[in-house]
Amino acid sequence: MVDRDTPVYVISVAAELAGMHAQTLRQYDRLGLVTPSRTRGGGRRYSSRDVDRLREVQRLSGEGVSLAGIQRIMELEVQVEALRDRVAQLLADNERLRERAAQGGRVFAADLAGEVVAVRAGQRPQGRPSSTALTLWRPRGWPAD
Amino acid sequence: MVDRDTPVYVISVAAELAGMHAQTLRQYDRLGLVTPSRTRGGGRRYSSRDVDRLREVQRLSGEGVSLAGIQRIMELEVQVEALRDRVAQLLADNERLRERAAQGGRVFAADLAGEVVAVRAGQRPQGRPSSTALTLWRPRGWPAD
DNA sequence: TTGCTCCTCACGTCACGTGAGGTGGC
DNA sequence: TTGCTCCTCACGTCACGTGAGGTGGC
Repeated sequence: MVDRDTPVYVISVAAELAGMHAQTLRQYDRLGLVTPSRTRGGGRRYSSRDVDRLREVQRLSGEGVSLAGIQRIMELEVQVEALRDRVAQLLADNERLRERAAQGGRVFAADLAGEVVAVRAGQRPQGRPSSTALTLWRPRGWPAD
Repeated sequence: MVDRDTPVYVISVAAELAGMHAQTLRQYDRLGLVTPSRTRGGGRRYSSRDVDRLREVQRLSGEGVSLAGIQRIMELEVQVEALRDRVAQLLADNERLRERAAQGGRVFAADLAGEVVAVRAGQRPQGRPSSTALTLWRPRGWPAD
C-alpha cells in the first residue's frame, strides 16, 4: 500500500476488501465502472483507489442507483470536485489581487506639519496652514550644491 | 405559457407533452422526482419547467439510469451549474481587480526635463541631470506670497 | 351524464447480483 | 497437482413502466 494508485490487490482480495463477490467486480470492469490494471497474463490488479471506487459503487447501488446512473454520478462528482478547487483557487487569487489593489490605490500627501499621511484619492490634507513654509525636496545622488 | 414556472398543464396534457403515460407521472410525483403543483381539489398542475424535467427524466431513464440515480444526477447537475456560474463571476471580479491593481501599481516620477513619466516601482528616472535646477511645488489654495 | 381526476393492485420486462461450469497459467 | 485466474450462461430478485379497476369532483 505504498501508493493509493499502485495496483496491488488480486481480484479475490479486492473483492474481500470491498465486501463483494469477485464476479461482481468482473461485471463492473466489463461495464467500465471500475477498471483495474492488468498483468501480462491478463489478471486484474486493483489499487487502493480502485477499492474506494468499489465501495462507492456499492454505496450508490445500495441506494437503488443502477450502474448506468452510478457511472454518470461519479463523473459528475469528479466535475464538482474540480469546480470546487477552481473556486477556491480563484478566491485566493482574488484576495491577493484585492490586497494589491488596495495597497496600490492608497494616496499619500504631506500634511500641514510636514508628516506623510494617507488621504482618499482626489482629496487634500485637512485644515488651513499654520505656516507659509514650503518643503523643498532634493533627491539623493543629485549634484551637491 | 406566460411563465415557465406557472402551473398550467393538467396531468394528461403534461403526459402527452412529455410523451409518457399519466401513471408514470404519478409515480414520479410519488417518488419526489417531478413534483407538480396541486389544485385545491387535489389535481396536479404541471409547469413548462416540470415538463422539461419530465423529459430529462425520460432521457436518463432511457440510458438505463434508475429513478434513485436520476434524482441524484439532477441534484448534481444543479450543483455543477451553480459552481460554473460562481467561477464565471469570480473570473470577472478577478479581471476587474487585475486592472485596478495594474493601474494603482503604476509609479510616476518627474524626469530630467520636468516631464511626468511612469517608472518601475523602486526605480528612479534614467540619466544624469543636465541642470542643477530644483523644482518647487506650491499647492493651489495656499496663502499667496 | 360525460370525461376527466384521484388512488391501489398486479403483471411483464429488464437490470443486476450470484452461482455453476469449464479453461488456462503461476 | 493445487488454488488461483479467466470467461460465458443462467437463474432469482427487484425496480419500473403499463394497465385494470374502482372513486370522486368539475
